[in-house]
Amino acid sequence: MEPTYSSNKLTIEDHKVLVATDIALFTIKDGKFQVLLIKRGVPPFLDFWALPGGLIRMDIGDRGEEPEEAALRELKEETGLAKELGYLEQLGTYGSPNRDPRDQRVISIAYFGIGPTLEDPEGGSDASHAAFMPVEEAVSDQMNLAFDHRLILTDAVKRARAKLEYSTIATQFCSGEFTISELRKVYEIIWDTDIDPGNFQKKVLSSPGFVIDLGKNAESSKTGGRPAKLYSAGTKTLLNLPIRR
Amino acid sequence: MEPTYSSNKLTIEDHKVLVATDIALFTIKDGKFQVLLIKRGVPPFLDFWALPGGLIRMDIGDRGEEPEEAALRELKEETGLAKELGYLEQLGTYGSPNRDPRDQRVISIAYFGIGPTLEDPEGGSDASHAAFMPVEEAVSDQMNLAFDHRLILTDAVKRARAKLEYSTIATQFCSGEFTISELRKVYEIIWDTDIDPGNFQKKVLSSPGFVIDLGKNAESSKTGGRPAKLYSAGTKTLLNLPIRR
DNA sequence: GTATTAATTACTATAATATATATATCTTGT
DNA sequence: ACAAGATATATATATTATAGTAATTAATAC
Repeated sequence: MEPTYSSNKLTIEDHKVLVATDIALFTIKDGKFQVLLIKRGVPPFLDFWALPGGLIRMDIGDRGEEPEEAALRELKEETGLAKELGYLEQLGTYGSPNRDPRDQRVISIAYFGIGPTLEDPEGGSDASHAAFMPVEEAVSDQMNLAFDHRLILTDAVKRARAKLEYSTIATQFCSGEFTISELRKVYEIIWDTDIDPGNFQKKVLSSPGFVIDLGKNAESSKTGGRPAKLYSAGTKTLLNLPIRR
Repeated sequence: MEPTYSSNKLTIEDHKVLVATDIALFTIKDGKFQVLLIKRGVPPFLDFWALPGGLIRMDIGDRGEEPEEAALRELKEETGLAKELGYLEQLGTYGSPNRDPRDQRVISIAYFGIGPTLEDPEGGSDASHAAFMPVEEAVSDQMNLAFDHRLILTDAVKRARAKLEYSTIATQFCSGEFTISELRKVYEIIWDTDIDPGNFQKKVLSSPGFVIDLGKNAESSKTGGRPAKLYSAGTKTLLNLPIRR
């Protein structure tokens, strides 16, 4: 049930907390699974890498922003990335009492996003820098992310790896027109496994709604080989038969 | 990135919001897929059915409760159900600016839970009644749930139906010892489909970690038939091969 | 032309699923 | 006690899906 505004000796104001959003935005760049991070330009965690994000503003609209709206606004302010994302969904809310070292309790609604190869990010607002970083590096023991962002990031990576199996989100890592090989490489890079080209081809093409045949070929590469057909992302979001790891 | 405490003309206090939790707790009772609801004893939405839930308290522990802790506490206060749940996970956070009709903006962290046949709920705290209601009835057009609880509930139902496929949560709808038939009925009831007994049996028994053979039989029913073997829930949470709808 | 490369297609063995059928073991009725 | 019916469980077979391997196609490089 929803709240009644009563509790021991605390007023309603005492029960209010700050609500932030954070976003784990993934892409594939230079053949690597990468995540967008910013370098904090303000304390706490000054100069630490962190996920882009910030407080939901209450001075936008009648009663403040939609959480998703806030996530996209902060993304733009801190990294300059304003193009429409290929995918965005809520990941989860992180609300442990001690996740923010300051006096205030702050809970964060985290989002999981995918962008195709995006324009180069640049720091802004409270971020001194912004850059894509290989996921492997970002979650390594050497890297100390701000707040509980390592936890959020590892959860987001799990989500990405799981969603490849039963959804068509892999297409969102590709540009508008792509080959089956490019799509296969998305799986290979994110799962860090080899996938049989022939079987993958058959599976993708036999999954209705996964990809759309554009009826034309990709430019042939300098290195030789039969030119690949071009496809675009299909309309279905869920696969009948999963792609197995 | 996490918040800096600055924005146009608003103070930090102006950016704070109330945070509640709500829980969609499912069970199977009388052969039906049911959800635990309470009848609100306080405005707004006085006398409306709603999901159990309430504000995260800040006067518990050093810096207030864990969100999950708050969800379980409110569950107990409002419905009297205090036994350990079979399953609990975060469903998502609902934070649209207008989801609460009052002056205050309130966001809610929603949970998805499963209980085996539980003790009978009884109203308490801000709830005048508490009862299990068939899901079909709870999401029907005739039923007006408080706040955005219809949305939360339909999302939770989708989550339940999806999780049956690739996880072992179906066992959590059963009591400690159950037969394969009882497990099959969980699927049939929640999916509202018929499932072939032979195939289901083979599939479940060939999924390592799904169920544990207790080496004894269930009491034979009055209606005759070979007595079924008894099983308990296995240790694995995810299935290698999904159960298909 | 030939060699090389990569995409695509084809074939085969294995595994999984669906369907059908048979068996086991209980209850009920006679 | 026995037959008939009910339910759980086991087996057999056909269909479909997956995995592994090989062959074919269409380009580049020389």
